Amino acid sequence: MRYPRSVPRSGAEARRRLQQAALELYRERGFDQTTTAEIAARAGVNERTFFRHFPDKREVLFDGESDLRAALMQAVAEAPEGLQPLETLLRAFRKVERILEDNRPFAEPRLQVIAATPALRERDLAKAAAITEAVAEALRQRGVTDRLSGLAAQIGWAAFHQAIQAWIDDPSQSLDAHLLHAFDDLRALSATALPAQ
Amino acid sequence: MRYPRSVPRSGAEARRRLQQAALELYRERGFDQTTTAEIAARAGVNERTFFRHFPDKREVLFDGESDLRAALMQAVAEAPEGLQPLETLLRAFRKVERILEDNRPFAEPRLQVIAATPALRERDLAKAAAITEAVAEALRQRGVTDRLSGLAAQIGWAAFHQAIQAWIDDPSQSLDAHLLHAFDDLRALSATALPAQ
DNA sequence: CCGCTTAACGTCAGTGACTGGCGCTATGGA
DNA sequence: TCCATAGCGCCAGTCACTGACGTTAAGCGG
Repeated sequence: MRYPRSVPRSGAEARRRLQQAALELYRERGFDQTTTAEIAARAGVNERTFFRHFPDKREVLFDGESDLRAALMQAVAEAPEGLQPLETLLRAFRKVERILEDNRPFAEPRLQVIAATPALRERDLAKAAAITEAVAEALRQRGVTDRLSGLAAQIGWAAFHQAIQAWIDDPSQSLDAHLLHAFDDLRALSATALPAQ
Repeated sequence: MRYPRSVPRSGAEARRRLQQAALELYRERGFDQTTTAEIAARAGVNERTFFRHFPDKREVLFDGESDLRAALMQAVAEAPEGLQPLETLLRAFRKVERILEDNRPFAEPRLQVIAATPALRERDLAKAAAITEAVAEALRQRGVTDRLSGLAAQIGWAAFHQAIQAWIDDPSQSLDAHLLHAFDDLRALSATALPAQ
């Protein structure tokens, strides 16, 4: 059996083709109805190659997560001193907005598939948890208490996530506007009243 | 082949035995190193029966989730009117503490296994997301805005979850004390400063 | 220009989670 | 007493994922 010459063996090339093929097939037939063999076939590679690039069938849609996490940690670390935790986070989120905005054509169908597939939602939640944990660690290195760092990271991420969702649903506003709006909501929630005792 | 008479065919009985066997095996060999056939064997049933009671290998550890969700939704619905969202949630969480406290002997090793197994952590996060979504819906039925309900539910759950973790790590304090402490932290976070613009 | 190393891939065989189908049997009424 | 049904055992099959080994192409020193 001869090896096809048409497909370049560059590595990163096949990886991108696999991601593209997976997203297309997940949208066409649904995640559960597409096999890894089909993804590989559309990408012009062997099924085994799929698992050399991605540890499982879900991970193929979660590639940029480590970039976003790294960018967020750096943004938190570089924030000016003296800021309160949630102030720090808002600044950090605003700094990484570009990463999402540049990826919008890819991010939109991707989020659609994830929302429609329980298995992918689970993975998405796991990625979010990993990011918030990293953000919490970055806060700790700025001197934020162990107790507060975790809570602050989760609260901030919740607002960021809500902003992203609103931005997907309503593209007429910028992600930045949605983000500021979400932090307004945060303020509204805590400003009114937090029970004493 | 005769059917064994020793195992009662009650249904709920086999279900409990499967949960017990799964928890034991996950602790002894780890989640990835135990097969569903082994769980079924220890429970004295066929592997097929395992999948009649639980949709997959993870779900066997997440049985009480629907009870907790239902109790939380009811507690939110029954809270007195005029309370702010986070006030409502604190009252609701305090009402369902007993469910967790009564289950502590089972919950402790369970959480240990979950924390040590990525696949189980994913499922745990999914369950938490389902609960927060239900809580958000309960808040909406009390008239809380769409925008605020989701954020409030996530913030409240984050505090509740932190309280549970602290309670597992430090049983000398009651879960209620940990919960109040966590909401204190919430207050500390938002009292200091939320960035205006 | 030639051999050599190595990265990326193909192929094969195997494990294990999960499903559908079918037959059995005990149990609780009619 | 009969019978519908729930709960289970058994079998065959699909598919995600893995380990081992062979194959090809590209870079690199000679």
